[in-house]
Amino acid sequence: MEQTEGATVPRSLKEKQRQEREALILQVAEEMLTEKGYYETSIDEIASRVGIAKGTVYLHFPSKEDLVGAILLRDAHQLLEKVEEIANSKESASKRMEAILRYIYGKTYVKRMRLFLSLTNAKDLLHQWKEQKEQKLTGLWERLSYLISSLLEQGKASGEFSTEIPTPVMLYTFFCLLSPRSYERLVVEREMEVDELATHLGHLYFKGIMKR
Amino acid sequence: MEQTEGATVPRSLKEKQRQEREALILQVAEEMLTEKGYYETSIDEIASRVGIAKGTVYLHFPSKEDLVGAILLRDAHQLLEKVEEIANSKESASKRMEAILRYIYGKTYVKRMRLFLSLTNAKDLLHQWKEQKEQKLTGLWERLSYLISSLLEQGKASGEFSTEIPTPVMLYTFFCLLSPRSYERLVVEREMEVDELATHLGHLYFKGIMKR
Amino acid sequence: MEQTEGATVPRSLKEKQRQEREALILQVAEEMLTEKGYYETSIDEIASRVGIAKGTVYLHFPSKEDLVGAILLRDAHQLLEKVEEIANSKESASKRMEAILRYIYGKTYVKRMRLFLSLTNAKDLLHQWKEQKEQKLTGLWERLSYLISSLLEQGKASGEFSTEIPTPVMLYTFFCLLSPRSYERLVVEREMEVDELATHLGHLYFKGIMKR
Amino acid sequence: MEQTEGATVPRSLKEKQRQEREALILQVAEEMLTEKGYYETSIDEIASRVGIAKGTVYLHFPSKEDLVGAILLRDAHQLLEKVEEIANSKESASKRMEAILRYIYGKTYVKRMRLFLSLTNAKDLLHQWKEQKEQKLTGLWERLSYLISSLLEQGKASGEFSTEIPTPVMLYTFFCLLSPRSYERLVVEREMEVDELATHLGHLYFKGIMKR
DNA sequence: TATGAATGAGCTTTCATTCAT
DNA sequence: AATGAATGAAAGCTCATTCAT
Repeated sequence: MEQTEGATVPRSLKEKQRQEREALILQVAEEMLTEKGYYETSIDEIASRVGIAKGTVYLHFPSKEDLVGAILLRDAHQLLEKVEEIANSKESASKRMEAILRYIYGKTYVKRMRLFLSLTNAKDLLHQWKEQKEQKLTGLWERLSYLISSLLEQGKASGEFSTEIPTPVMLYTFFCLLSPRSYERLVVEREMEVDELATHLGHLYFKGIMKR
Repeated sequence: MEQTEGATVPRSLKEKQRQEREALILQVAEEMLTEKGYYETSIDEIASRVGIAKGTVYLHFPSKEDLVGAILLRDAHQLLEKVEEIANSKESASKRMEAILRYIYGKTYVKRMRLFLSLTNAKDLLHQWKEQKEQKLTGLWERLSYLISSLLEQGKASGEFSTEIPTPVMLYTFFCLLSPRSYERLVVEREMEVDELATHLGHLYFKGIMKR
Repeated sequence: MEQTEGATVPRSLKEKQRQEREALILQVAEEMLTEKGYYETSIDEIASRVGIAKGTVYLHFPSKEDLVGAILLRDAHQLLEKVEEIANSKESASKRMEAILRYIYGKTYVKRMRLFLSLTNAKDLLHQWKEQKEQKLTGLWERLSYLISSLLEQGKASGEFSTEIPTPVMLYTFFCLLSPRSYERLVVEREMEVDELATHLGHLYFKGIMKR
Repeated sequence: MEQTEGATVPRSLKEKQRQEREALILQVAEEMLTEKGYYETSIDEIASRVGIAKGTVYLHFPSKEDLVGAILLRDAHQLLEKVEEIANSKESASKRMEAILRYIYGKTYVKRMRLFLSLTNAKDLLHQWKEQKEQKLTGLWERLSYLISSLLEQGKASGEFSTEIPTPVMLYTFFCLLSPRSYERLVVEREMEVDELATHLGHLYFKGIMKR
């Protein structure tokens, strides 16, 4: 038993280091992709910012595309987890929607959303990759859409939200609020507090979709 | 005088041809950039689709970046012109806002907005360019912002719009509505009519910003 | 008519230059491949030996594999042409065989044969390529085999060659004589004259396959 | 003494294991090199096929080149041993030559010869290595040449072989018979039995070099 | 003026080799 | 002694840009 542990610990140490490094690569890569986009981000620079050699990146991810895919997948997972948690809480539909809005509105998720938009904009980027990994990604995305749509419909059923506006439009508008360029204009250039912005957006959106 | 004309007319003919070709390059390039993104679009292919040689493109635009800049500039001009026209018409603030919303919501401008977002996402892309051309672009953008902000404030003054929501937030939300990925999900995948969408968005947005 | 010529000449000049350069690339590449093999030969070095830039090579051949394919194809064509000429001449079968032997035994063809062997040894090298270009190459090779087999069977029919040895074995042995490493040991290291060697080989081979 | 033994036996056990592993590496590497060529064969894959770590290969062979060198050396040794045995037997020169021909014609040696040709084709491959290891290899090769040349000259002296053809040419032709590509065409594609082929080749070759 | 052949910097990816564990 | 993660040189290939014609 001790021996088992003795064998396990070193392995898990190495494994831990490996995972830490992988997380670091993902983080650095995400930052750079967010800052500069897919084509302006070279594996070379990612590696040197992480402080490792180019080849080492390839020990973790078989290609640049896979690296990007891993980032998107990880981000989507994290988002979905949180949204699921909120959606399952026992608040009114509008409260839960607002909580999701606030969560998504952290700087992190706005950046990630921008990354996602910029990457999927280049349609061919994820070309071959689409057939494997994007199934997962699309799946996650659809689950997210489903969760929020459900919430909106619960709100309609409970009389909180207007039944005049189709749920897909509400959903669309909800995601629209994340449009990142505009976000920057307000938050970065005009130095509006993120919290303040979220409050205003909430008002605006919910007033828009509320019944009457 | 004859000579002058003789010299001028051919010159202006040439000049006209030149401008037509330049317009054609811009149009083709815009289509390709919209479809495939900046890095997937090669000068070579632009030229061959236009039916000219690669070098000829460089007679019109000193670099790929400048070509892109010219597109953005032209698009911004066209948009601004139309928005100015609407803003100066003698309707109520909310009517004028709605007209602008509908105008911007044509497929053309959604595409252009997407192009704009995808290009400006890569901050460094327009790097050196920023110092020259983007001044103009930024100028146009600020004029546009100014026009719409004015409109919103006219609406506040006339009691049409809520004074609780800061004008910049209203402005932001207004541009957010254009977020192109979501647009596609609704219009392309779910086959919702653009007009129907614009109506719903109008309701949602204006209900959100209307007083009471 | 003059005009037509006027138009044709510049085009053919450019085209001539282009073909000359292409021929030069092929020649240099063949030399290097012969000397150093496929993997030791870099496009960069081929280009710099030709005195052009790397990219220029790619204007002529879309990939390294295609460059190699073009070399093999060209060589095979040249060989086949000459062999066809000899095979169609009005000599006895053994005379024609001998003429082919002597022709193939020039330094050029021994080297080319070595190149061919070394390339086809790496089975996967010509992988995708096989499905397109190698059809041609295989076709040429089979035509060559066919020509020589015919000649051998004519010799058998005329009573010149032994009917005891199957034609395919004769064919095989004939090509075996070209085995390049051994060639070098004799010709390069021991300084035997190519002509003398060809004579001896002829004796040996023909004595071997002659009737009685 | 016990201690010595105690020390020696484990050492020799270890040593035996070590040698067994080395032999296994050589065997696996030879197979892969024969199948796929030098550049298509990676140390990584050799190691994993043997079931050891990449680094362990380097405990046995300081470089990939040295590994290849060891293979060639081992093969040459084995061949030379057998040929020496045959050459020293008390048969007629032609009988001994035929025995060697048959021995060399096993699938094993044809493959090895192909490997040898493909490797030595790349002159620079064995570059630095030549100055050390290849001396041995060349030595072995020359010993082989010497043995066969002696045999041929014994045959000439005994009146079995023609004196008209220089011994080096006979030697060359003898090795030529191994040209592996042609071999494959006959044995693999046309399904000729190896034994049958060896018989025909023997006839052809010996008829060719026999007196009268 | 218009051309398109030529350029070469820069990218992704591979893999022999090293070395800390 | 054995491992395998880390390295980084080197390769094939692309494409914005230049310039002789």
